[in-house]
Amino acid sequence: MSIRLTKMAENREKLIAAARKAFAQQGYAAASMDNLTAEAGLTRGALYHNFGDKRGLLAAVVDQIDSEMADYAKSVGAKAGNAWQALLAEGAAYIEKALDPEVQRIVLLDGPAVLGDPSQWPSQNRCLQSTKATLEQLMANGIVKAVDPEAAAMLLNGAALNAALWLASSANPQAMLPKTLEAFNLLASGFLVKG
Amino acid sequence: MSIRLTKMAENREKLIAAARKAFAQQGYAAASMDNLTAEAGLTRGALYHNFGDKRGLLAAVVDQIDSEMADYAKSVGAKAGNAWQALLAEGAAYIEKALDPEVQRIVLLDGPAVLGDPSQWPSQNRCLQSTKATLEQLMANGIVKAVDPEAAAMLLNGAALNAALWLASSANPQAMLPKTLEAFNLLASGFLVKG
DNA sequence: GGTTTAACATACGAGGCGTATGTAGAATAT
DNA sequence: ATATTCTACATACGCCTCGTATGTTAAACC
Repeated sequence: MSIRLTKMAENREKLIAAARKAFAQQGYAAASMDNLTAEAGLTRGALYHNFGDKRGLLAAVVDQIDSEMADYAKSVGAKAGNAWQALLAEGAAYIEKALDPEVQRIVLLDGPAVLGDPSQWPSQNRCLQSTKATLEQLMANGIVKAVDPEAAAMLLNGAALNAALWLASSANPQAMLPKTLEAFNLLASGFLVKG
Repeated sequence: MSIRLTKMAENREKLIAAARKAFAQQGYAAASMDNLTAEAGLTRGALYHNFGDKRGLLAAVVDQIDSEMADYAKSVGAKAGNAWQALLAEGAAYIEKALDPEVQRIVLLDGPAVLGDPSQWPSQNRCLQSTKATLEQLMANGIVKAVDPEAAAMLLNGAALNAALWLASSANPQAMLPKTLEAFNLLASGFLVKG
């Protein structure tokens, strides 16, 4: 790769890292682009050239975090004994990851407000497609009832992410986590052919 | 009531109405307080005196819309044949109401980003408490399995609101609505003792 | 080695929020 | 009834931030 492209890639990564920290700590609206670019050793010129505007930078940050979440959930699901257990494990993984304040602030709160509904994001779509694929397999095997797989996947993912948001703002998240996971698993079992 | 208090109440209502329109049309961040107060025939002075800051105004608007939703859901639930049907009907009512672009933008997108997790809002708490109460009754009657009622209520409400967000940004919301409601009802049935 | 190109920096303008101060009219007391 | 106080709201000011338009330096290419 040419020198210019590598340097540009490095600067992009610097900016995303600085933005990720700033957005997490102060929130999207309160984060100053002058400050976060300075922290990365650059100026707003680099930012606008690479990402177009503030929204574009947030989109890049969201995409990075969201991809990390998807990868983690997939790896957790792969360790499960069967497909149904994998589905539940992925849901639990989402809840667990979404307890991170950084994920909360950037992906669950500012992301939707600035970028619109998460189901439209490229990375979130991958999560949805993954869950959808697992559900379709479970339906084909007669384990899960026949429903619209996309709607079902959306409901499960939405419930998991919302649960994390609720948990995080509860008095004692760690104490509530087991009960929440239990309720989530029970809810998901509504899709099973035999309860 | 004194003349001053009545005029003040009228102005508060004017400002909330103007803000509701502005926030719905342009979003919270893009809405100018100079413009929306001028549209109400007032200035920013009235706004800061009544609501403290921009956040306070959003909180008032969110509270109004959220209360309307809670009232509607309750009235729909009251018409149902039994408690379980009431629970499902309330969920459907939430999904239906949340399809309104005004509700989407203000309550589901900007609200959480600016005011934090909805479960902490006074009005949203009432919704949650209502669902929770219904669930507790269903548990006492042996219709619903014993789980943490608060977590269960949160999961149901969260799934419903998220479903509306997803529906609204889908290609054909009206066509997807029945399938979504079907999936939602199936999901909720996971809480039933006998499937 | 000269020219072009593009990545980034610098400079500028517009607009918005929050606060500090000003004002008019209602409430209260004598 | 009148004077005073109080308060709901208006006006004025300053600071900050974003986006763009222009400048500059270094890599890429002929």
